[in-house]
Order: sequence, then structure tokens, then C-alpha cells
Amino acid sequence: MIAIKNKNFSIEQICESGQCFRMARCGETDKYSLIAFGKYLELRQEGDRIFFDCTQEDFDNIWRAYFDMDTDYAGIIESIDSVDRYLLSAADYGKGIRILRQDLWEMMISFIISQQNNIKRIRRCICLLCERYGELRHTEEGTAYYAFPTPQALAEAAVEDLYDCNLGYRSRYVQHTANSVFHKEIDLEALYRMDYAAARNELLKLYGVGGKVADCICLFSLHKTEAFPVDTHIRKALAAQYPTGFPFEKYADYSGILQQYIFYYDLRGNTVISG
DNA sequence: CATCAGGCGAGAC
DNA sequence: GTCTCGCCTGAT
Repeated sequence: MIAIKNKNFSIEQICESGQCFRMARCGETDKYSLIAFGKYLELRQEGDRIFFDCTQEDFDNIWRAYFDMDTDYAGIIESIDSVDRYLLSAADYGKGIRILRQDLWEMMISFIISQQNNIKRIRRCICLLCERYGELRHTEEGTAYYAFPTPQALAEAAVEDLYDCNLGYRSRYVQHTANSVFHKEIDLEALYRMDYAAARNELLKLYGVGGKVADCICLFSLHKTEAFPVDTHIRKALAAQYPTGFPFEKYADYSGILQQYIFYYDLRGNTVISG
């Protein structure tokens, strides 16, 4: 068990912020589970202390970077223009959110599925994909879980079987992109070395990946924090709060982090959460 | 019943 | 380059 203290870390907010579809609360307990990079992790929180049920080795090699533990989120929030009351409120509301560093391939497929879709169904689609095409694994304690499917597994899946995973018209996007990755028509390693503009441009070549999805992939896996995904929620929020335009120039290289505060505030703020 | 979810590709112009 | 339209499915 690894214990870390951090005031800008909320497991609940990270889970609900909609960037990771394989993190969930364990029933009615205070524990959360997460499957990422082929590993299963349980974690829980007491105030500003977070407890990771893993070895020091896994924490250092995987989870420290995954949860972006070395970025100063308090400093980012402090940099917000003091006259921008809306952004200050949004950031205060979602101050425990972190921009995760997730697997690139998994984010490609996850955000292709996310288009014109709702979070509940996205989770269900991904769960089905993992159960049918991912490798079954067990923790040392015996907990069973499925790894995310490999590019080969999804490339070899029939489109009609992907339809059965409830993907709808996105099935052919997933199939096509899986083939592009499996046959190395796109070099995933090279994407990490590119800057934001180049990486985004490369991602746009994938069938089923447009501007919004490319920005989500850039932000949530390549950690290009200048990427600012604009979806229907953000579009409405910006129109209402920033009639003359969002001040990107003030937050040039981390506006994507602020996007997450706005998105989460719009999604959860001032609403009753059901289910 | 219609509308809308974290949009995108295809075709028209 | 910009605009419009159709698209799986389920929640509201």
C-alpha cells in the first residue's frame, strides 16, 4: 500500500470527469478500481490522502505518471485571471481533477466510440470489447479482469461482431483504425515525439477520428495540455460564458486542463447526480 | 413522439 | 475550404 498526500486529487472527480472509462467505484464502498496498462489497481481516499493498493515499483513505474502526480495543479488554478469568476468557480469545483496519461491505443478506440454517445453507453461498449477481445487476467489476490484488446484482436474482429458490442455506426471506424494500427500505417511511438500540431494532424488521418476526438487523444494520452477538445457541452458553455471568445492566449500551454474544469462543471455542477 | 448524447465521413458547391 | 446530411442506440 502506497500513501500519497495531495490536495488537488479527487478519485471521485477523476472517475466522473469522463476521461477514463475503465475506472469505477467498487459497489457502495469507498474503494475505486481501475484497469490500465494491463494492470488492475484499487485505490481509496481519506481527505487529501490517497492510498494505492500496489507495490512501490508499480507506483513509481506506472501510477505516478498515470495520475500526473508531479504536475502542480494548485499553481495552475492560481494562475487563473482573478476577474474570470466563471473559470475560478469551475476550477474550484473540479480542483481534484487530473489529466491522466493513458494508453494511446486505448484512447484512440475509446474516443472514437465516444462520439455522439453518452458516457454510460461508452463504458458499456468498452466493457463489452474488453470482455470479448481482451485478455483475461487475475491479480495475485485472485481478482479477475480483462485487459484492453490489442490492435490485432480488434483488427481481426468482424464488423458485425463489433456491432454486437453495441458500437453502432462506430463499428467500422473501430475496425478500420485497428487495422491501421495493426498494419503500422500509423507509428504510435513516433506520435509521442511529435508536438501537438503534428500529432493532431497525424491522428486526423485515421478513419473515424476528427478534430474533437484527435484533441481528446492528444490531451488524455499524449498529455498535450494545449489541446482543447470542443464538444457540444464546451461549445454551449463557451458561447454562454465567453461571447467574445475564450482567452486561450492567457493559458496557452495548458488550456486543455481548464477545458476539463469547464466540462466537469457543466456536466456535474449544480445538478443532482442520479444512478 | 422528438431530441440529443464528449462527431464524423461523404458529397455538394 | 465550408455546409449539410445521415447515422446506431438508449435516455429523457
